[in-house]
Amino acid sequence: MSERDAKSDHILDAALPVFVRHGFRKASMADIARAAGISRASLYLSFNSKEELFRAGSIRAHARTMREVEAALAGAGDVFSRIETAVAVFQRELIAPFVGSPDATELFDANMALAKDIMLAARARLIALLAQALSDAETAGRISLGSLQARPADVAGVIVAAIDGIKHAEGAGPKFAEDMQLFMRLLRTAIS
Amino acid sequence: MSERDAKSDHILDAALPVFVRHGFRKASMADIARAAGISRASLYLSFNSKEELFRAGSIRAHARTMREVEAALAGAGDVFSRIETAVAVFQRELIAPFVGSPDATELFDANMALAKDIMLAARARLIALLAQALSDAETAGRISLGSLQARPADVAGVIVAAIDGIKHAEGAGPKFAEDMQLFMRLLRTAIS
DNA sequence: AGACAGATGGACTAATTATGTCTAATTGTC
DNA sequence: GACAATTAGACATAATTAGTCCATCTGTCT
Repeated sequence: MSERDAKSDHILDAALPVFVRHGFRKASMADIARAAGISRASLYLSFNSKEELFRAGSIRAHARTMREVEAALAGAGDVFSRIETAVAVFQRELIAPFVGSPDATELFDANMALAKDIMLAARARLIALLAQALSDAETAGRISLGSLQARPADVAGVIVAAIDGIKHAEGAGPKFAEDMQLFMRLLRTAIS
Repeated sequence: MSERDAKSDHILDAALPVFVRHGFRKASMADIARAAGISRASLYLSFNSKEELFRAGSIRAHARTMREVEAALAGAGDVFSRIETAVAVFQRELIAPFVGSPDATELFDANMALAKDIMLAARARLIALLAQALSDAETAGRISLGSLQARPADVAGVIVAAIDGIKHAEGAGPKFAEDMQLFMRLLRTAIS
């Protein structure tokens, strides 16, 4: 990793909690510089604008989360528990921060405006990873999608859609995990 | 309670978390109005300025906390555990919110500038309440301050000073409770 | 119905704050 | 000393905010 990237990463690591805490608008460049322990002028040496910094932060957050998702899917347990863990990671890192307070909502809007492509790419990637996990499990004979008349990608799409739906219904409350577990039991029962 | 007071209380209950979360400066009147579910114009029907609203909020927070402190001191257990609970309440409600983030520090500064008298009065009240509890316990023969050559008010003053000292040393971390408990054991051993 | 009081959205000004740029000075490194 | 990175600070401009005002609306009381 170059010196420049290390510096940028350090800034983004400091900036992300500030954005999550205050939203995009209320997180000033001065706040972020203070959190990173550098001057405001230095911030502009690494990023040309607040929007560019935010976008880089979104990219970093998504990349880090997707690495964790991959690790979860490569971990131990049957395909259902691995998917459950992966989905929980995705929700905790990339959905929960945008639910609850007015600032969180504002942050979500900012992300839609400035980094929609990043979010959509990560979502597509998640579907692809889940589909691959399901496909592998089917090849290994551990699950059967025949009775559903669905391809792995279709099932993966439904899982991700369910995350959105449950989030929309339950917000960030504790019922999210509950509902998600119910959904996973449903899935397990259907295709085991 | 008058209609006017009920409205004001409702606003303050909504405003306090906003101040705690964002500090004084970053908590806008629009944020507070939104949190209270009223219009910004209505906010100015109850409070003439942001500073007046903040001061009223500080008064309310201190009053509520002192009621809890009194309840703790009137509760069950020996004088040490009651004092320990009372001190914990005071710390959780009136000290912890001002420690940690930069916003919390800014909030503390605002409170010093706009409601220093409220804070000092509450602190004096806490000392008086602790002194009364110690005095009652001594009258009942449960503790003895003779070996310390100190009056109840002196001991109460040291306890409150210890809160400040430990807070200053440990911030808002989990070590605060630990250190406070150690201090209480020390007190218990000395005057039981 | 009509009078009345409180609430609201919107417009408005003045003051404050934020963004982004620039420069001169400072620091640490080769 | 040369060099690159960092910094504080000043700066212009854009965006927010506090506080005020008003026309309008809503619910209540008579």
